[in-house]
Amino acid sequence: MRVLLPPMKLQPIDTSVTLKDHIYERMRAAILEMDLYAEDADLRLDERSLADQLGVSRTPLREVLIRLEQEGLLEVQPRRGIFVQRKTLTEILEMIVAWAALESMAARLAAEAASDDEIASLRDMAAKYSLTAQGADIAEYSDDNIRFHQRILDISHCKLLSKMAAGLFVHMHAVRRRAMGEEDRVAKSVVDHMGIIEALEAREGALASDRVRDHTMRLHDHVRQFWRAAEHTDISKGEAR
Amino acid sequence: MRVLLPPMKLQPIDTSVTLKDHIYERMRAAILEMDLYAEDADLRLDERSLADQLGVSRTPLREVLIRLEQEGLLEVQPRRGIFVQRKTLTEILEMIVAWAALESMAARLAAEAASDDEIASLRDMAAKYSLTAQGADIAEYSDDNIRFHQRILDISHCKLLSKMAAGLFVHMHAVRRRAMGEEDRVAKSVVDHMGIIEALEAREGALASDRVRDHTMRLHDHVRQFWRAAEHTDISKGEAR
DNA sequence: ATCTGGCATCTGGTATACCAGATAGCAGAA
DNA sequence: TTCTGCTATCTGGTATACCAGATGCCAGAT
Repeated sequence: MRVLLPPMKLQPIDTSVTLKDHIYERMRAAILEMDLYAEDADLRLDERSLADQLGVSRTPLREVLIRLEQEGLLEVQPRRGIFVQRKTLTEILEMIVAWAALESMAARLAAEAASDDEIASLRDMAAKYSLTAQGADIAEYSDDNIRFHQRILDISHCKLLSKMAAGLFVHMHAVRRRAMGEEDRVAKSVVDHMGIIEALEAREGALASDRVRDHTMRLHDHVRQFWRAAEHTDISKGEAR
Repeated sequence: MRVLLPPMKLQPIDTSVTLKDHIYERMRAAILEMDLYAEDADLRLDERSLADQLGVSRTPLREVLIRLEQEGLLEVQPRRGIFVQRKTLTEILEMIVAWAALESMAARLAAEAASDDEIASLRDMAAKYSLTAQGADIAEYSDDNIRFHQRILDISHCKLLSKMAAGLFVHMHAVRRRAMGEEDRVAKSVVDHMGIIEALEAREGALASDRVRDHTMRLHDHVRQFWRAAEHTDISKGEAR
């Protein structure tokens, strides 16, 4: 060994990103863009057409579709078609419950594991709305809101919790866009957030956990009422399967 | 319409089960059979060889492998190989945390939603060990133990919680088989279970939730110590990625 | 004996071809 | 006109061929 430390430093090239990964990103983004839950939404996808549009062959595309099916975004009906999956009200409510479970545990961990800076970052995020609660744009608030909650998951330093919640996020996003309506939820939400932050700052894990759970379960109850009121006892394609 | 109710009744044929599904079952079972975490375990898989053994082509097999990768059982390294994935201690601990999050929420729901019979079924499961705690076979107890916990998830009537936990189960199973050693954990576990059952019977959601979480987090702490003691600060292939 | 560079070969990634079930439209019979 | 059954065709499922990166062996140079 002549040279232990070569003068030139090179970062290894990430060779693990493959065509599939790009396709995945595109597809996921495209699906997020779609206005699911619109009455006239075209939920059917065509493998060959998609492959053409993306400029790839069906094989890698299919593997992506499989993956998206795993994540519950698509439904593949053999020899029938591939469909973007709408969720039933029950499924949506269950997702919110699962989210509550994950995030409340994250809050408990965060109260112990998060740094002061990390907790402070939550306060920064919330500060934006503390004064202008009522005037805030709902769509924008919705985005920031979910970022706030993801941040809690992140500062728990439990990667798995974040990852599992991320799988639910896609649906939550689509649902919120359609369901978030009651003005007064924004104000309540802001108050809840402050309560959560204070519990974390006080390093009260159990309290933070409870508050996060209660907060998310309020969304749960809200959605249950809202969707039911909107004549969507079952928002999916019905008894299709 | 001549006949509204034909005299012959036929159940629709389930045409949705495809080759992939069979392959999936086989592969998953085969991986579960493998003694992961054995020093000399051969973790490498070969697509072509597997396809031969199963008598199918690579394409459907690959889609299954993708799915198993999604579930965290495999790791596909492009142009290198496919490996059964060992988990690092950190990852295992995170899985236990996630499990605790899901199951404690399930217990909370179960306290409200489960029928008396369902809660009684838990007591039946636990009764088997209430008397013979020390004498019980560890492997057998381990299996029954995890069934008990899955049952709690089931009677929450939240399918998603069960499903998400099921994804973690595979690893929990493999880890338990190797880690479950301390005799006295069995006795403690039995006591914990009874406490959980009592809380559910009393319909005390918050209490049941706390007890479930504490119980699982005790496993968490136990595993953390046990694996560390067993010279497995990192049980995976190291800094491989 | 050691190091370097090329090549054979192994492995997963991608493309393409073909198969069979699902559908819908149409032709012919009643 | 209506019903039946055939068929063209569309769609996903499966098989196969080929591509390129990753590896390891080995010959030739030092």
